[in-house]
Amino acid sequence: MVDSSDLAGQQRRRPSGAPTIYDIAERAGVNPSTVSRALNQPGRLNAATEARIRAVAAALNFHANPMARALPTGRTHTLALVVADITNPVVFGIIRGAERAAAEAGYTLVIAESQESGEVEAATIERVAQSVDGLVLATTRMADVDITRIAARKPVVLINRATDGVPHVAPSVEPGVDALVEHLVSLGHRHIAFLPGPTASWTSARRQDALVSACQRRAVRVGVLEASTPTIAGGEAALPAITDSTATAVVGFNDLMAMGVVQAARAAGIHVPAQLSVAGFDDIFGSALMVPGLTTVRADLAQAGERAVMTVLRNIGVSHEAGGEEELVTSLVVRQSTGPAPV
Amino acid sequence: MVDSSDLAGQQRRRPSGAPTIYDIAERAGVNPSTVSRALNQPGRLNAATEARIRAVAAALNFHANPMARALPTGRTHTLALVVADITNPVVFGIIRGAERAAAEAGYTLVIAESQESGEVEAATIERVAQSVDGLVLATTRMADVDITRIAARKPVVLINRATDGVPHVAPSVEPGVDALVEHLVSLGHRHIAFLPGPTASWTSARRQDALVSACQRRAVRVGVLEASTPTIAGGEAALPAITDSTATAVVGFNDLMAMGVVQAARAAGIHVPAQLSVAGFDDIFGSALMVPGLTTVRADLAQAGERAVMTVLRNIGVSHEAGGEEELVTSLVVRQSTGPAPV
DNA sequence: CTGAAAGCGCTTACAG
DNA sequence: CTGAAAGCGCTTACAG
Repeated sequence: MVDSSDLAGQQRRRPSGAPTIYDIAERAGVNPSTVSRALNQPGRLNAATEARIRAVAAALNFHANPMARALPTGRTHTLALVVADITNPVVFGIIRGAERAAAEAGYTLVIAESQESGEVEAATIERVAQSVDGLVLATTRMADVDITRIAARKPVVLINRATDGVPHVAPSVEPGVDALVEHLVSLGHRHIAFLPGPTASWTSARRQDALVSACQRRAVRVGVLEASTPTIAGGEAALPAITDSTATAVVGFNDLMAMGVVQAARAAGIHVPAQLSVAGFDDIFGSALMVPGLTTVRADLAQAGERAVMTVLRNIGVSHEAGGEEELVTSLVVRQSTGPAPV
Repeated sequence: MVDSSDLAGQQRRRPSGAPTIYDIAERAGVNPSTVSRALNQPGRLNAATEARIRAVAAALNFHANPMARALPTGRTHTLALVVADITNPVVFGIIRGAERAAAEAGYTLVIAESQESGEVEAATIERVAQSVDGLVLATTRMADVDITRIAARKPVVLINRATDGVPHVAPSVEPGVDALVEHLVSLGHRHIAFLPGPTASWTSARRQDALVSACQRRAVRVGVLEASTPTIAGGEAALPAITDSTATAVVGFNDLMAMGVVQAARAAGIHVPAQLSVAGFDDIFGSALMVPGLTTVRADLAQAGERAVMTVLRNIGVSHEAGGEEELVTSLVVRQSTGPAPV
């Protein structure tokens, strides 16, 4: 069942069983320290020596033990991506991009889910922080002070959130929101409502601000409804408030809420978009699938994840890439959930 | 920018900065080895000594350095979950359950994505394998030999796949498939088609077998279409083949393919379910959202992920839980994509 | 019950 | 250019 049988007889030597730099040193006739140099500092050794050592290492299929390497250097070559909820479709893209950027730099990405409240999240992070070189915090619910505290110990980059002194990457909402409002106005809408997510949400606040100012710029009436849970259920629950307002179009904080509005509207016999236009944010999987397809403001989250990892890497001192300076933007995806305002 | 400034003067002592067992030993007036015992083997020491040490450790907010601990023990307290494609909605549930079970045992879960072909996957695993205590392989495309080879080095558990000598967890398809066929037959369908996923897919083969035998048991005609990509596009591409057959109901290898069939049917003016009933597998996010809602056979994937991790843990020798022996099953979710067979 | 020592597999000043 | 030594922070036989 367990592998304690095969080498059981001999005094527990070499727990791992994998070849070490000592094996290579022996076969290559050099000191272990020389092996270490050959493998980590190309060009620092006599070319012939280095080549010989590399050949032996390759023959033995040697891979340096990451733990052993981490002890003296303090570098684990591991990054943490912390998300509140893995099932939130928004994090998919982030994971994708972060994974890609990390792998490219030879880093391993640990994805930690913090489920609960900000406190539990802080504890989770505390646990994982000690074994990584840096962290990317996405969809975090932590308080600013907690973020600042952990950022003082390890390089941290935030996604879609800002805290003083901590670098962050957040696609700018303005372009997409502006296009959305323009789209609605051209359809004849003169009163738009915003359905906010959690009041503590940095992202919700930014989206709301962008929407309000885009409407004001066009002298279109804009109302802000009562905040709700950023889920399908949260959107469903908001329908009465929406119909109570006289808005002809409602913009949900995210696609999930917008989906909830659409579903509740259907159940209530309100036709979307004939009687009510609905739009959301994020363009998650499912937004294109539902009927009517959801009009939404999307961002390249994979790129955000990638960018965030590259930034941590740079702050760690593993700066390969020079680029990454173009601004990340949002754009509008028009589908069938928005249409001409009812007359 | 980097933290090389603060302690720059003194010869680089304590790269980490975090308290060590030596700090605790000093403050508690004991030997470091005693600290180690107090913290790892409760009850082995004089109660007063242990209490004193624990108090100091708590006061210093001490957390053992995982790397340092891993070196002598060979235990990293980390598990890897390897998936081919993170954006595949099916893996969501698996991640969820695996994460939960790992966290509960104090283990960290590393999620590795292997994107490409089986070869790249094998390389990815090779890299990550050395720093984990065990692996869970889900949605893997690796060849049996590769699986066997890695399983020889570390405890491995497969999800939805079987290989000789390697433990696996796979919800049994029969109950759900049987209910699906019963459902279709009761709607008057007498000719059902199965749209397979990749020919190499273990899961697709099992689903096909279950469907075929459930149909034969009821003396209902069943046809197997040509295999296709397990994506929405793959389902769309299969529409001609479906209409060419005289089947009145088609069962896709997974929900994505079924969604593709539904969309292509709509585009072709074929009404679902009036003219064609469509069903899938997995009940992914989006299946309930699309119109018509997708009838599908679902399994508790979170439970599968949880079970898989518990099994690795047991094989590692961290067996807490005794349970986990009830069989995992599938069940039918009826929505609007299936209806009476056209007359 | 606890101390002293050796060792896990690396890296990196320090010599030569 | 390369060797010998010390050390990263733990664990664990071995003594006493």
